[in-house]
Amino acid sequence: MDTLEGHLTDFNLRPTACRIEVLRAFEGVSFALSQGDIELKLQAAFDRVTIYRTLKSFLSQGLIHKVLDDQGGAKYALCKDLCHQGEHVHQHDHVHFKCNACGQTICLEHVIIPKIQLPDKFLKQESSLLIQGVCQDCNIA
Amino acid sequence: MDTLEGHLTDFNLRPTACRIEVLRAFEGVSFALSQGDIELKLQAAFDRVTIYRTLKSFLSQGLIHKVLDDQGGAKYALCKDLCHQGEHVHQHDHVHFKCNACGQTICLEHVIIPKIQLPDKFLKQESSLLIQGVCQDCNIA
DNA sequence: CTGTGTGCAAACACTTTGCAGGTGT
DNA sequence: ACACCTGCAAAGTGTTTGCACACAG
Repeated sequence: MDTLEGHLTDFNLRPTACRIEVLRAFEGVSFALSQGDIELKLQAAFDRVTIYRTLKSFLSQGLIHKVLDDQGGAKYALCKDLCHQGEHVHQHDHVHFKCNACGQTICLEHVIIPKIQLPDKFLKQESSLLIQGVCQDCNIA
Repeated sequence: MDTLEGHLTDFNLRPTACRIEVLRAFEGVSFALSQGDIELKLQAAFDRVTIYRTLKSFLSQGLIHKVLDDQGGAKYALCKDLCHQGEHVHQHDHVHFKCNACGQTICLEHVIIPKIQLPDKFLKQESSLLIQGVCQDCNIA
């Protein structure tokens, strides 16, 4: 299914009005959204709390993943197919890029974090890399 | 100078009681501390606010740097000599490691982030890599 | 009908700001 | 003396919890 409702039911989420709206907010957006960003994008007004809870449901069902920006603020982005590849249900070892000009944080789905040589006896489980700089849209010098 | 007071004056910070105590809290600790951690480690009790302001002064003078853990929480760690190398006054492109067992976040001073090939027109300015897993102390299987 | 979602109020954790008084140089 | 530091109170931001009602299956 490629309707919003279908997308929700695919992830075992009841297609409620709020969820459809929140999912729509992510549509066609290439960067990560905070709860506040989402609240502003919604057509109908939904309670802050409901949005938080919606995001939490989306997270636990693997529909979105969380991204922390350089200030530790939480943002969320849709999971692409890449997230569901491999043995693990989920892998988010991809890179996020925060533009210092426009402030947006985007997922660089195809950039993977190279293997890092850790000191002895350190065991890696997950990793996240945030690169800050200027994004393609702002870098029009 | 290698006294705490001397260390402070070296960084143009007046050696007040609170600052000496906070600096002492970082001594001999290999992992990053949050404001709360520091508050607990202090001998004398100082106001929360004063500790925050102390950390802010330390940050602006380059005595410590900020580390964000996997939840976006702020922690702080002493800058080592490595931080002051190179053309920039400060570089923190080193890796931080958060242990999922003991919860501590440590700076891997000597592990450097490999060059990442970014998509066209993306310009990198800074980056931070957080690796989660099990640290050497907890990995005693 | 039953479990889940929603709104509202309130609580919570963390951090910052304003102001009056105290301290280092 | 003067600038800077500190404590207290208060406010600010982002997020979570409790509870009563509403809704989907």
